[in-house]
Amino acid sequence: MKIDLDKFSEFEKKVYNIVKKIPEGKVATYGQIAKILGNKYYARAVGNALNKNPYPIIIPCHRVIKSNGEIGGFKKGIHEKIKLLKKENIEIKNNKINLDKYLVNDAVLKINE
DNA sequence: TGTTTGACAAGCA
DNA sequence: CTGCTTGCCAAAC
Repeated sequence: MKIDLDKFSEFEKKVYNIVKKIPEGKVATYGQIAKILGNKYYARAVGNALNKNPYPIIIPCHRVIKSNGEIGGFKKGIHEKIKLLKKENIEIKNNKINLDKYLVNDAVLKINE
């Protein structure tokens, strides 16, 4: 299924494109994505973009978490996000994820097609 | 057009 | 470890 990228701002397009590259069973942090966009301070803006995410399933925004390993938020509810993560065999202890294990490599997200 | 908002991050007490 | 403060940004008001 294709996404109408035209209806989004350039910034949002970039964010969605990167998030779509996060492989199953892996996660990325808002800050990590922000850096790839060029500046770590984009973190908040990234969260904002995902909050307005029109296709929460197509764009795996549940794989985007906070830099300290906490889950963060989710449009459809934090619980739903946790459920999706567990489905991908990602362990969650005390509402936290082991970044050393599940954090995706930056290089993977930088590849654009 | 100026201000507020928010799914963040890092530093400090 | 918990809680508060400051810095920054794109969008929505």
